Amino acid sequence: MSVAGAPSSPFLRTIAERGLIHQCTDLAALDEAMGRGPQTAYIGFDLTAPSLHVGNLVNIMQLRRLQQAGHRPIALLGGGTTRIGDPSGKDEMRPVLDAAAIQANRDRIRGTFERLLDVDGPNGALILDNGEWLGALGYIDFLRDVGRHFTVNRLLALESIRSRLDREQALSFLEFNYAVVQAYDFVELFDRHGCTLQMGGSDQWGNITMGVDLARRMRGAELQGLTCPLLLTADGKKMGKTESGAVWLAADMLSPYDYWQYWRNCDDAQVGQLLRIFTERPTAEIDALAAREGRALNDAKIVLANEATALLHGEAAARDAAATASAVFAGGGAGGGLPEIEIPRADLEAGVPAFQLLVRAGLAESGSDARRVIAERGAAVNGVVVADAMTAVTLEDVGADGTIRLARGKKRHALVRPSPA
RNA sequence: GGGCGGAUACCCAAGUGGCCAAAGGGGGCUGACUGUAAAUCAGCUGGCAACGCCUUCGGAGGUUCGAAUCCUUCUCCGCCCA
Repeated sequence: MSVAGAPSSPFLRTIAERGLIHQCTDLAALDEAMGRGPQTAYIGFDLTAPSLHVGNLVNIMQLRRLQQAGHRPIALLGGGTTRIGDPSGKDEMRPVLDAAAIQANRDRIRGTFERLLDVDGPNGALILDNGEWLGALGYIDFLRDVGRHFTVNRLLALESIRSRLDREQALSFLEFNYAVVQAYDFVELFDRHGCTLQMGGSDQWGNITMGVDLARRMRGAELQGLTCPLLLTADGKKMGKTESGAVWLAADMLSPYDYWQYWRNCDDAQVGQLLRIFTERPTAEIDALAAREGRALNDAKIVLANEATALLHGEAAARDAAATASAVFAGGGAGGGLPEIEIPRADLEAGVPAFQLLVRAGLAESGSDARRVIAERGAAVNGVVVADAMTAVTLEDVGADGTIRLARGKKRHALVRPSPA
């Protein structure tokens, strides 16, 4: 840690401006190197799920900005490390995925990087899988060549490990090795691609410095580590969770409309920070947007939602989501972004009890859940509150657009369309 | 290998023979107030075409009119000793 003044290299200046510098091994040296010429830097990504989520998006944006500043980004997919499991920030051991599941996740997630990073050109992004080299390691050789450089004393001091032990939670030997293996990744990327910087969230600081130290011992190289602050919601929780789970980046796991809504509904206190991190608008404009007060701040949230959605899902999807949102919330309308389900025409002819329709439309988890919501007067058909769970919904409820609008609460809507047959 | 302590609903955590679909907290859902925010307040939060019925307190057996609670056994986990 050093440097009181602002960094001078374009990349560091940009991320400093956006509040994305937390810790650095040697900021002055890094700034100097990045000002001198193109560098190669990497961030590692877990493959524990079939999609990344907004928590990871901070890191992806970091790689984007790195690339925009003329450097080469490496997205390192943890095909090998996910088989071990990073104990950081976890209370207990997680079930370890098998190799096939990890590969399937990797193949899906690769696409996200291909969309958000430029893989061509002189500083085209590299998307690598550490399974490539980790899988080939021999245990004894690895212990002798790499393990010798680590003291258990040092490993025990790692936050991720110490917290587990302090809380008397189990820590398997497998997980205990995670930091060692990740440190080795850095050396491997240095050897293969001349990578000199590892970035990540602040929870990765311990793992990153282990890699820096290992490279110094094994190669005599001075590598750098740089972390960004862990993003928390206004009330101090980890960002990226909603009522329905994680905020996935994959469109088939979270629709662009819901993704748009996620940003639209952020805390007032966070609008500025989120705009700085997740959009590429100039900071002066962001400052102006974030300075708004009261309901005027909603416009800033819309900018955030539009930008973030366009970045991930494209301009068209963002426009569609925005149009749907204004139709749903302003008028009693609908829009293309809402989930739509088909119900056989014959069922509607006979009449479907309202509580069942809610379940079939995915707006309620069970019949009981649906009945509860109806009893609480929280369900509506075509904007009219459903008074009784057994109220039959029929073809007569189909509107001019050929659908029935169902709502659970104020924010969850779906369209029911009679199937042609 | 030995000793001890655990396993309860989404999570944490009470309950140690009937009043238990199971306290309390968190989370979540709905409503009021609002700005699709926050805070606050109120209700709800196993399932079922439902004033009743069914399934759940790690698994399998057993005791009992009756078991989350008692016994046996198995699995998994933690701590300590070797």
